[in-house]
Amino acid sequence: MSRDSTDTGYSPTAPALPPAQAEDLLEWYDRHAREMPWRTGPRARAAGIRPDPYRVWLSEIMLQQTTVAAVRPYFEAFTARWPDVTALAAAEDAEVMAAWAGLGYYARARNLLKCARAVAGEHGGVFPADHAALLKLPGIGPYTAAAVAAIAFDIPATVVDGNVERVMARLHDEPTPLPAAKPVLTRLAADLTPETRPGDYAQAVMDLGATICTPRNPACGLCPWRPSCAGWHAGTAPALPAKTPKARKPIRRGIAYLARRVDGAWLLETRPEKGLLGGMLGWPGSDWIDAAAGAPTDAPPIRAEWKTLPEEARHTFTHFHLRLEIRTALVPMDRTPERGGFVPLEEFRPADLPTVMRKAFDLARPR
DNA sequence: AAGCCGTGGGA
DNA sequence: TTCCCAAGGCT
Repeated sequence: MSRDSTDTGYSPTAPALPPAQAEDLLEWYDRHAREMPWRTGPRARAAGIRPDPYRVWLSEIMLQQTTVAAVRPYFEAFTARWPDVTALAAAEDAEVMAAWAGLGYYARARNLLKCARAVAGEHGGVFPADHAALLKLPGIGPYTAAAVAAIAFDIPATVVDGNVERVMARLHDEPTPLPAAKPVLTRLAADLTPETRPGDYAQAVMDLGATICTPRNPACGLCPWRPSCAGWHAGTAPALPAKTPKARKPIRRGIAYLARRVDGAWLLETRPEKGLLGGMLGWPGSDWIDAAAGAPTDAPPIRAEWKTLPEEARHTFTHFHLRLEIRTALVPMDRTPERGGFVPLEEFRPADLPTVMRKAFDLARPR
């Protein structure tokens, strides 16, 4: 037993011999591992090919709360433009934020740069092959430290993400709702982690959760762990894990001002580093206030004849729905904005904007 | 230590 | 339409 395993998932006293369950899963993984751009498959790994820690780290940051399909093109673009951690560390902040635009959770991009610069400056451009050292780096928490340690360095660390929580809850028929059940599920996962092939095992558990032990309609008939699954025997598996209900999202309203100068330049501003869409480019606008609290305050960034579009932009964030009124204006060359700055037409790429700002642009763009 | 922080796809 | 969900971390 890994009696002294911690919440970080690192399990220094895992069993010397993998339990039969781990072997069953690895055997399944050898036949069903999915191809991904950042992955060294079980055959290559068995042939001694090691994954590149930079690519493992980059993919794991991108995959936080984000689907494989959404990550794929961003991963390709980042690795083509910045092939190693030293190159990324040397990039401009605005370049990286623009390249991340559309992927969401923009604090990840800010921490990505901080982490790359820490690795370049304090670790000689080499990711530390050490769970505790990884955990200290910006943007690397318990899950990512364990994932990089296991996948990149074959350290027997236990990864616990949403997939693993679901698999463990079903395997052990654990009725406690999340997030309260997290410590219990972490311990159960640590107790299964083998000493051999920890990198393949980590990916195998997550693949199992992503392809077989899915949130809805799990394919129990194809599952290598079905014989030992308490949730399957009890018939409770599809309903697990239990979760405490979430509050409904409130509606907020705001106004965005899209000013186009007669030479085609657009008036934009860089948002503050902290908070919603921190560090990203956006349209100047009002605060976004709860719809029940009244109407947003008119706050045009430049003197102009503003026209309100008939259609508002709608967007849903993690914790609220936004309805954004769009106002547009065409302004002469000699007028100075009170907020933001004009970006010349040839330098402006809508793809550099976070999605809500791009939606506003799509409604306002000249046709 | 709960609340904050995006997005797109599927049911 | 609405809600849920995804390879979480930070404060």
